[in-house]
Amino acid sequence: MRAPTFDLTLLRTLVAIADTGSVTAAAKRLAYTQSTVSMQLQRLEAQLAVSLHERDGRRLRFTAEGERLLAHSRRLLALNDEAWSDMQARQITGDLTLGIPEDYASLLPSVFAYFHQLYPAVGLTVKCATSAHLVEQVKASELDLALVTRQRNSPGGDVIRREPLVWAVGVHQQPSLSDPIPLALYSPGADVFREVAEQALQAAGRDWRVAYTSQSMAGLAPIVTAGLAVVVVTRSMLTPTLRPLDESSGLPALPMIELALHRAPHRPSEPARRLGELIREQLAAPSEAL
Amino acid sequence: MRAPTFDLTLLRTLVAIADTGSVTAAAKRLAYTQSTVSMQLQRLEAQLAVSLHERDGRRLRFTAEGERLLAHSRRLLALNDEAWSDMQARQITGDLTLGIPEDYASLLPSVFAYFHQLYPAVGLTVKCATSAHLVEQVKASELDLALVTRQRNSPGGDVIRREPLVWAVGVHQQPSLSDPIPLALYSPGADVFREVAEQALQAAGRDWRVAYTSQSMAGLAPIVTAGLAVVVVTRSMLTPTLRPLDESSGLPALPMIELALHRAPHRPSEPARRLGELIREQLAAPSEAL
DNA sequence: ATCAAGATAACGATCTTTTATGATCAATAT
DNA sequence: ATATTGATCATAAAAGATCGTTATCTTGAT
Repeated sequence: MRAPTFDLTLLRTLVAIADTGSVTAAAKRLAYTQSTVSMQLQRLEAQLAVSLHERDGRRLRFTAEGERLLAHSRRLLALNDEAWSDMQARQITGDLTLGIPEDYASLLPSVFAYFHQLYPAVGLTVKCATSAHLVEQVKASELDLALVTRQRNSPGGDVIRREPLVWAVGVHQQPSLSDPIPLALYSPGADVFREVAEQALQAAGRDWRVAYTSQSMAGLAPIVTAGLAVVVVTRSMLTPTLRPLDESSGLPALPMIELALHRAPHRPSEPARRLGELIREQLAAPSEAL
Repeated sequence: MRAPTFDLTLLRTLVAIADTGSVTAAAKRLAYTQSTVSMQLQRLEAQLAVSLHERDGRRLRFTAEGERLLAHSRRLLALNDEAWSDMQARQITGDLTLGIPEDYASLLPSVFAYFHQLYPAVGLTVKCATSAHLVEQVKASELDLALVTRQRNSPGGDVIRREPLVWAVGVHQQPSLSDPIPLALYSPGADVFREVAEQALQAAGRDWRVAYTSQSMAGLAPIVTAGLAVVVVTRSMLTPTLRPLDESSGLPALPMIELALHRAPHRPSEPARRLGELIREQLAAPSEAL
């Protein structure tokens, strides 16, 4: 009992007919002639020796068999499209450099893994620097893409996600929050965090002092963990060793920051385009990090 | 970015090439010409703009892309075949009568459910009678199929499954197993069970008496549950209220019985063929009933 | 050198799409 | 109600593309 094979083209028009509700509309959508679609439907019915549709008046209705075939068709076409785009993706080759501030690195490993699975032939390089630095490098085409916290003075780029900033301290610490507030600052977003924090404190009439500074979060970690100062991070950067402080701490609320994706000025290479798409998709939903 | 559709025919030959390891062998298997298969492979490569195979010497090897497409192909074809046979199955209509001994009914509900899912347009009637009776009815074409315990005196039919017979008593009872053994008998297999039991006892030099008889297990259940007698059932017929007795009970071992499927003498209708197949498939594996 | 397998070319048949036309049905006007 | 209009769908005929076959050529292994 050898099973004949479906013509996926015909199944695609079947789905189009179902989606649009009419033969002519389906024809338009598929860039076929009306008569072609009409005959394709007939062909399908002839091959299966089943009537898939019937019309009462002008309305087209699918029979039970039609509905069933429709379901099969959707599954088959989904698998087909997936297979096809996988085969295409594997053909995409090239090299690609992405810039990110060091502390966003923790956000992206799963994206990188997925990207490599989809496009195994693409060589991906990641460079870390401050946001301001990265923006300049992208403009100079030294990077294909850069994912940065949006700079006030360097607009452009697509906003991928907005994220709340939070005050945080070591998880077991109860820092003294009397003025002046001891701040631990680092410069991931080229001091965007710092700017924002100082503005918020000033607006609230609070006093502060910069207790510690470092180029990276890693350098600051011991100080913060020890409870010697509070730090400003995005919510998705919170680690198990960091405890966020809510408004009951008395510290002023902080604004949202924007993650922006910058692209090199020239037309993006195919790999760059794909990674950009992927980052947008994957990062669009606000992460529910602890 | 609209994804083109695969030609499942080409994928089928790709699989055939992979299975057979050569173009000519695949051609033979698919009833194509060698050149056709050769060109189909080329067509596939042209459509994807990928080379799927390479040969070193005479040996044909798939590239990484080829292997990948092969995997996709198998999935797609499996789905295709499933969809196709489902569409065909739904077209099968008719009526169909199956005979079974009453006590096998418990074995088949899942088969009936599955059958109805596969062939919703088939009307299935089930008739219960003793095995001997059923065999005659099938021969007289009053039934399409009969699933019976094989009769010594009426051979024929396909053996679907062998199953052990066991002695059983009420689950909480400790019956007196001194001679004469009190037997509770019913006649599901037209007394095959009785015959077998008495032969086994006689061969073991034991004495017995027929304490209770009934036409059905249901009639016997209270007596057995009460511990007034032992009964002989197949292992798959054991219910939670029945406790099997092993050899430590002192009762002689019982032979296997055979479940046989009889078909009406005329050429079976399509529904009958299908149900027969399904019963064979589903009942082939010995059930691990409690 | 010979044999078997794969590739290629040319031809033919089949299948598919299109253009053109006719039929059917709903809606609006008379 | 009846007729007219507009639109959708079905069908016929013809052009066109595709696919499979036969026949031939190339290539690699024994």
